[in-house]
Amino acid sequence: MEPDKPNLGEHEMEVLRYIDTHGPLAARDVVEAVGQERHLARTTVLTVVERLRKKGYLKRKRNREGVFVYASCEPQAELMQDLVRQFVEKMLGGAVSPVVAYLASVKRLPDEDLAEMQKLVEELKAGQKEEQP
Amino acid sequence: MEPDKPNLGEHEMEVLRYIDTHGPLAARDVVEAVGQERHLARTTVLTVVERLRKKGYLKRKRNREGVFVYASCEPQAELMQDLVRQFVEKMLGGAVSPVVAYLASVKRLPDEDLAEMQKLVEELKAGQKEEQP
DNA sequence: ACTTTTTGTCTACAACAGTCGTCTAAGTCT
DNA sequence: AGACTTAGACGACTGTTGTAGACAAAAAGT
Repeated sequence: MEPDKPNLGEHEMEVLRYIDTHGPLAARDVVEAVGQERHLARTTVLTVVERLRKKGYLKRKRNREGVFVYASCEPQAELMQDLVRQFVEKMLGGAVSPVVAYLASVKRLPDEDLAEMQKLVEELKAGQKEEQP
Repeated sequence: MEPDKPNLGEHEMEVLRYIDTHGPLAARDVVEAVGQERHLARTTVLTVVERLRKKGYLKRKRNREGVFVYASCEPQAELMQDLVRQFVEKMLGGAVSPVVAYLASVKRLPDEDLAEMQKLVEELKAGQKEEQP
C-alpha cells in the first residue's frame, strides 16, 4: 500500500476530478467550468488548484503562451480506488461489509460495474475453493 | 434519501463505532477503551463524545448511580451504509465504479460479503433482463 | 504611452476537527 | 470536617478546508 497522501476535501476533490477527466488545462478553464457551476470566485478555484499542487496531486508546466497548464499526477481510476481504500480504513475501521451493503442498495448499477462484479464474484469463489481442497 | 447529517471526522467515527458495537456505556468506559489505545487525554474523548451527541449521533441518559450512559441513535450497519453513500456522492461525484474496483482489489473478502455479493449480482442480472424483454 | 485585462501569489478569515487544561459540583474516604 | 476522586461543562489553541479580496507582473488593446 502506498503511504497515505494528504487528505482531500470535498471541493478539492471536485476540482481534481475535473482536471483529471478533462485533460491538462489552464487554470482559467477550471475556473470557468467549476467556478461557474458553483458560483465560486476566481481566486477560490485558484487557491484550491494551488493547494492540490502543493499536496502533490497536480503538476503544471507553462505552455507556448507562458500560461500554466495543470494535469493530474495520477490516473483518475487509481486515485479514486485509493480514496475508497483510505475511506474504508479510516471511517469504517476496515470493514468492507457496509460497502457491499451500499452497493446492494444502489438502484440501477451501470452494466460495466455489474459485469465486473460478476467476474469478481466468480474469481473469489474460485479462490475460496482452492483454500479448502 | 435522508438529509445529510453533520459530517464526522475520523476520530469521531472511531468513537461512534466503539459505542455502537459495545452497547450503551458510560463515558469513562469509552475513555478507557479508546483513550488508552490512542494515548488521548480524558477530556479529549469526552469532547468527542459530547460533539457526537450535539450532532445527533448519540443519545444519553442517567443510570442508577446518576452517571450518563451513551448509546448510538442509529444501528451501526445503517449508519455505515449511509456514510458510504455520502462518500460516493461527495468524493467520487456519484461514480460507483471505483467502489467496485476497490472491492476487486481486496484480498480475502469475508465469506458473508462474498455471499451477499453473489446474491446481489444475481438480483441485478434478473432486474436487468426484465428491462429488455 | 496609457488603460484594461489576464494571470498568479499572498494574506486573511470563518468553520470545523483534534487536542487538552481548568474548574466546579458531587461523591467518597479517613 | 477536610482531603481526595469522579463526572461533566467550558473555554482555548491548532491545523485544515472553503472562501475570497488585494496586489503585482505581464499581456493586450487603443
